[in-house]
Amino acid sequence: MADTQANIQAPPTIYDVARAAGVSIASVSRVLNGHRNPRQETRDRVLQAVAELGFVPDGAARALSARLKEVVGVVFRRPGWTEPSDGMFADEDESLQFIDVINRGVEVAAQHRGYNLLIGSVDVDGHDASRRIMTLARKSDGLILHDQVLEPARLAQLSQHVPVVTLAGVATQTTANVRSDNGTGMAELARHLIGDHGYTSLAYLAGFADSPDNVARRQALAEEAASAGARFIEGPRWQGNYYASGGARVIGGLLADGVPLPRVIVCANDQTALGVMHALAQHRIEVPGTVAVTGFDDIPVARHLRPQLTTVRQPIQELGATAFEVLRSMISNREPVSRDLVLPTRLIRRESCGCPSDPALPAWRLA
Amino acid sequence: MADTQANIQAPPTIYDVARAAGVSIASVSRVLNGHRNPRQETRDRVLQAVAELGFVPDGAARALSARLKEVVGVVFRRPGWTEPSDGMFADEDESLQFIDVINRGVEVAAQHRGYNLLIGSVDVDGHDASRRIMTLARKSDGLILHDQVLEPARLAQLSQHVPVVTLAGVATQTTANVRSDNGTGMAELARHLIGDHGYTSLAYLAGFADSPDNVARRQALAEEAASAGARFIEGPRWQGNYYASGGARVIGGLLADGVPLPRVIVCANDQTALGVMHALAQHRIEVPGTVAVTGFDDIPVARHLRPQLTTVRQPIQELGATAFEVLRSMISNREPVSRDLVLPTRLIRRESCGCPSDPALPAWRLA
DNA sequence: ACCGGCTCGGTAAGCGCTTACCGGCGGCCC
DNA sequence: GGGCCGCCGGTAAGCGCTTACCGAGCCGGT
Repeated sequence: MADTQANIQAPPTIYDVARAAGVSIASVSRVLNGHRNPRQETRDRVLQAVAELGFVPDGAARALSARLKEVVGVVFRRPGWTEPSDGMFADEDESLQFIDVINRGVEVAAQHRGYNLLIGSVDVDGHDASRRIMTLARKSDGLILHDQVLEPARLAQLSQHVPVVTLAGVATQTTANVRSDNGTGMAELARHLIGDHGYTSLAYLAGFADSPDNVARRQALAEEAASAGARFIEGPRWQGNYYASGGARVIGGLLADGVPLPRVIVCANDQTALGVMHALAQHRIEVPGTVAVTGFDDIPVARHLRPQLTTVRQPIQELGATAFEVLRSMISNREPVSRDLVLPTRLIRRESCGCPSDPALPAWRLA
Repeated sequence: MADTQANIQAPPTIYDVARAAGVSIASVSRVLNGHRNPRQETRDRVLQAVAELGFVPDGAARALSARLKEVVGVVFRRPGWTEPSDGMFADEDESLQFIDVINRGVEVAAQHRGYNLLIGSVDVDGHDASRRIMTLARKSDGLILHDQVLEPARLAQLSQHVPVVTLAGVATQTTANVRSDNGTGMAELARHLIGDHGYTSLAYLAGFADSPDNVARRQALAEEAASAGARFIEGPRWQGNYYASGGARVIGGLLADGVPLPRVIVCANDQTALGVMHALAQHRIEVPGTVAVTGFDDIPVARHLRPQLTTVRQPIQELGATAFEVLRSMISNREPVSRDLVLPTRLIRRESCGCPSDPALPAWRLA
C-alpha cells in the first residue's frame, strides 16, 4: 500500500452519466426527473449508467437551477442561562423535549415529500440571531420558527423574502402560524381539578410572559377558577421560563421565604412541572397528597415520572408535521392552505393531580 | 387593499448589490469574503449597499461555486416498531433523548464554524435508507452517522465519496469514529454495585446485539462480575432494544413467567432503565429496595426519575461536538485529526442503585 | 408524394455565486 | 524621466444541474 490515506474521489456528475450512457445530459436529467417521457431504450441506458456509477445529483446544483432546494429550515431557541447560578453543564441539564419532538414531526413529514430539515438554534442573547436566521433562510426554501426566536419587526422583514411558518405564535399578513388549542385543554384541566377533585386554590407557574401559549393558558385557567370561585394565584413569584430550572427555582424561592403553597400548582408546561416535582420531592413534600402538580404538552417522559404527570396533551409531532405542510403549500403555491391552524388538545389524567393510578392502562402494551 | 395576499419578492442578488454600490460583482464578493483586501472606499460602498438591500448570498449558488456547502448531514435511526403490541402512538411514546442531545452538540459546534445541520432519519426497515442517505450526502459536505443506520458495505461505498464520521461505531479505512469509553465507566459501575453495595447477582438488559456500545458494556460488566465472583445473568430473555419499551417488555415477560429477578438490573442505557423502572413500579416492586436498577448515558431526565437514576455519564453534547470537529477536519484537510476518538465516562451515583439521596447536591443550583 | 404535426434528443442558456486572469494606474528605483 | 512592480477592479469562465428551444425523423392524412 503506497498510501495509507484513503483519498475520497469526487462523486460522478451528470456528464459522467451522459457519457457512460451515450446520451446528452439533457436526456439524463429528463429520465431522472421523469420529464417529457423519454424512449424506453434511452431510459434503460441512462438508468443503467446511473446505477453503475452510483450517481446522485448534487443538491446545490439542482437547487440553483431548479430554484428549489428541498430543504426547510427550523429555528428554535436554546436556553441561554442568564441566571448566574447555573453551572457550566447547564446545557446538558435540560433536554428540549417538546421542541425535539416537534422537530421530529417536521422531519418525518418532510421526508415524505423529499425534503430535508436544516436545523439552527439561537441563544437567548440573540444579537446576531437575525443574521444567522437569514443565512439559514438562504440555505432553505422556507422557515419554521419556534416560539421566541425573532422579534416581530425582524419577522416581518424576513417573511417578505421567505415563506415563514411560526409555531405557537400569531399569524400575520405574511406568515402562517400553527398552534394548539390552549384554551380548551386548560379549561378541561381546570374543571377537572376544581370540579372533580374539589381543589380550591390553584397557582399558575408561568412560562415566558410574552409567549402567546403562556397568555392563553393563564387566561383559561384564571377564567375557570373565577367562574368556579376557586382562588387563583399568580404573580412575579410564580414566573418560570418553560424549563425545569425555572420551576425548581420558583418552588425553592417560595419555600425559602416561607410562602405557603397552594393545593395545586398548574405549570405552564411539562418541563416546568418536572422541575417543580423535583424541588418538591427534595423538600419531602408529597405530590399529589399535599400539593398536586400538573403540566402541559404531554412530552414523552411525563408518564415516567413518579407520580405520573397529569397534563394536557398536544399532538406534538402533528404540530410539526402540520407546520411543514403549511410551509410546503406556501413554497409551492406562494399561498398557505391556511394562515392560522389550531390543533386540538385534551386532558390526560394521571396521578400527579390526585387521580388513582390505573394499572389497567399500562403506558406500554406489553407483549 | 387590492390584494390580501402578501406576495413574497425574490431576495436581492449580488448583481443588485453591485449595481447599487456602483462596482462589479467581483468586488462585492471580495469584500464580503474578505479576499484581496479591497480599498476602503470600495468596501464602504459595498457594505452600505448590502445593508440597505439586506443582501445575504444564496446558499446553493455559493455552494456550487465554492464547492463548499457549509452543511453537515446527521442521520439517526427512528425506532421502527416491529413488535405488534405497540400502538399507533408508538412514535410519541419515545423521545430520542440521547440522540437529540448529541445532535444539539453537533449543532452548537457547527454554528461556531458557520455550518448548519441537515437532519435525516431512517426507519428500521431501511430498504431505501441508503438512497435517502445518499441524497442527504449530496446536500452536505459530510455526514455524521449515528449507530445502526447503514450496513458496513454501504458505509464503505458511501465513504469513498463523502467524508463520514460514525458515532458509537468502529473506525474504518475511510471513516472516522467517535465513541465513549464504555469499558471504564461500566467497570466503575460494576465495582460500585458489587463492592460498595455487596450485590451478588446482576443481570444485563441488553441493547441491540450488534451495537459496539452494547458489546463493550456487556463485556465490561461480565468481566467485573466474574472477577468479583458475582452472578452474571443475561440471555435472550434479557434482550432489549435501547428503548423504554424494550425494558418494559423484558420485565413484563420475566414477571409473567415467574422468573425471579436478580438483585440488580444493569441496563444498556438510560431509556431502557426508564422502561424497567416503569414496569417495576407497575408491579409494585421496590427500587432500589427489592431490585436496584442502573442506566448508561445520563440523559437529562435521569435525575428526575424517582428514584433518581444511577448511571454512567457520557459527555453527550461533547460527543456530538467532537464528531463535528473531526468531520470538519476531514472536509477541509481530507484527513481526520484522528480516526478513533474515545471520550471519558464516569459513574454518577444517585438513588436507584441503593445509594442514599443527597439533598446537599440538588440537581439544580437554586438561586 | 407531400406536408403538417408530433415525438424525442441535443444544444445552449441560464441559476447566483467565486475566482483566475488581465489590464490600468500609481509609486518607486535607477 | 522611463520602466517595473504591486495593487485593485473588472471581465468572464466556470460550478453541475434544469429546461426552453430547435431540429431531425416519422407518422398519418389528403
